[in-house]
Amino acid sequence: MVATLKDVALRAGVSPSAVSRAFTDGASVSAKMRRKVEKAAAELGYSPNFLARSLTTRQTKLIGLVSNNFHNPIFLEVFDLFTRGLQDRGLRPLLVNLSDETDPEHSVRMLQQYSVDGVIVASSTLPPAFAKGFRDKGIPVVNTFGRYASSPDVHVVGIDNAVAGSVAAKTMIARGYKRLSFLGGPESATSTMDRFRGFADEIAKHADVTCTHSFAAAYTFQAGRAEMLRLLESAPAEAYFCGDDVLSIGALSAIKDKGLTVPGDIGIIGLNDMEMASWENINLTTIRQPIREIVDSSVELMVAMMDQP
Amino acid sequence: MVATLKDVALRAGVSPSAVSRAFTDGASVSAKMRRKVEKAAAELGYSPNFLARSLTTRQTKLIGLVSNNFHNPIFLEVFDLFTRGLQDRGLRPLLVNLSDETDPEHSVRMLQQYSVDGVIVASSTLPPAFAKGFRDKGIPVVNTFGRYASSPDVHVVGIDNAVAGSVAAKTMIARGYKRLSFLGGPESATSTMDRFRGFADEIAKHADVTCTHSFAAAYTFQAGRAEMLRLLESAPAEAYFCGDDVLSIGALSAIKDKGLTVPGDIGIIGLNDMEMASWENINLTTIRQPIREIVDSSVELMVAMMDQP
DNA sequence: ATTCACTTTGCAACCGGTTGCAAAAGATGT
DNA sequence: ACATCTTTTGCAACCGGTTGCAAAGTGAAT
Repeated sequence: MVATLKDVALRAGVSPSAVSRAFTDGASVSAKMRRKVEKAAAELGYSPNFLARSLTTRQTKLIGLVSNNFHNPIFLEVFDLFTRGLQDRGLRPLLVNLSDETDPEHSVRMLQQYSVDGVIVASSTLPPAFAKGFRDKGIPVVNTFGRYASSPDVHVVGIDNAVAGSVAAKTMIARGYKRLSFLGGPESATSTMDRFRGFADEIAKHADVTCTHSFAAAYTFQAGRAEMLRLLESAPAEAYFCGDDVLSIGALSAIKDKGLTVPGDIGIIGLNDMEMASWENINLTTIRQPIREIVDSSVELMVAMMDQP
Repeated sequence: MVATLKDVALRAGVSPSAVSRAFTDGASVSAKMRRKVEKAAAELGYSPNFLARSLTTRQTKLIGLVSNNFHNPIFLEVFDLFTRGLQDRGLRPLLVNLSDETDPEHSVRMLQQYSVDGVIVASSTLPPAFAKGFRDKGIPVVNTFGRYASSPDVHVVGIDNAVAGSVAAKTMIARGYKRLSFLGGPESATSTMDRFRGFADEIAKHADVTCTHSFAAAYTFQAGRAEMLRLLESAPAEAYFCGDDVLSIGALSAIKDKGLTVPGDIGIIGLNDMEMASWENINLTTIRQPIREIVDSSVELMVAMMDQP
């Protein structure tokens, strides 16, 4: 059906190796030969089969992009940046949706079967051990939005969540709030726990400031809203640091429902600065997470690992 | 490095073909042989290389998933559904971000080089000719959210946008609005044009109802907001049908800024019913687009085309 | 014209699998 | 025990490319 290297070789009257070389840059080919081959190739509409090539070159240019976060709008920005960053470098993202029911081990195996050159795990809610599974199979892996560790199993790119928590606390304290609270994502998320730790540690330095905390069931609008509605039943804090923008927006909505205002009655700080946070009818105060830099660094790191394992 | 079929064959003391058959279901292998092979494979941690296999089977199970819409939150839902739908059927999405600067032809070529089994073009803003490029190369293609045509070039899955427009018009008229307007996405999007046509055609049936229209620069919050702010400068209509939820939310924000209320002063109907539309602090009236059904059908259609080309 | 160094080309083996075909092994019937 | 039919197995060729190596070609220098 579709033209192969041999067809081109035949048509151009040269050996298959010559054709192969004409399509490999850096290979030893004369200008005349290259012209001949390119002419024949153009006539047949030939372009080399990347997968067949990968068999010998051992490079597929495929990168597994694994995430389990398909309900947080920030991840659309993340996917946008990742896909562009990867394709700008000639890499192709193989997207894996690690939703609850799918077995993580299965993904590791599958990506291995597709001979991906590397894997990017973009998630702060997956267990750190997951990313390690790839490393153990010799596949370069970057855990974007993962947790920093002093003796890390895999490369991690992301913000220092503890510092983010302390920034939130400092900001609130500077504005005179005394009764602060942390409204986190799921307790299993490393990001939430680190943010809480930084937040609480900072507050501990101030004798006159109190800190309470609670956790939403997920990084979602409804979870944030539900938790804030619950909190408003009893005496709420003066200001809340929410683990994430989408939680914050849920919280904002709950507060508004009760006839209270932000920042009039209650203060709210989010985290991420997703596009939506600046929408005029949401208008959330938030700590910016430098998504672009994080994604770009992740891609850079991946490329570096591929170049020298 | 990693174990190959030959290694397993050697270890199990059988021929390579036997190993291959043990891993191909439906192949002729005795139970005893299968056990022997599986034991050796387990010891070596072997699993077959999918890409090498594809060379002879001519099936990669890779599906190109092409989109240019990475700024509309509805597409996060779309990607979620697509990735799950595909992986439930053993297919793998190769994600292509067709942002403005990238050459469409290049994507066609690239996906061909990766021998994808099919391509899903998920966009209503890409020119219909783009999807056709794949068909011309013999690659099964589905254009999700594409425009219906009586003599279609490619398979299209989506709602009837004209009907959606007329539903919007009927609803508004039934509520007693007389001066209606359409606030569309970019004029180049087939979805916007079809929605407008259905909307205008319906209104034309009612002598006492008027219809104006204008177009935002893109399917984005800011574009919708900017356009509505402009419209509010002069005499606005009584009710607007917006081409899309995210435009609607932009419009809502503009209206609120001017101190007007929805639906008190101005009526707004969106289209999509994305998750966010039901958030209590947005609370948008919208026409639901059955995303799940559309995506599932697209995947089904793709599978059917792969089974019998 | 010959030598030598360097570039270009083709041969053949290989990457990791699959598969048509014929031989070997088992099952069945008498 | 034998003939016959069915299942299982191995051989070898192939999928679409790449690459080490040696042979062929080119150009400059002698």
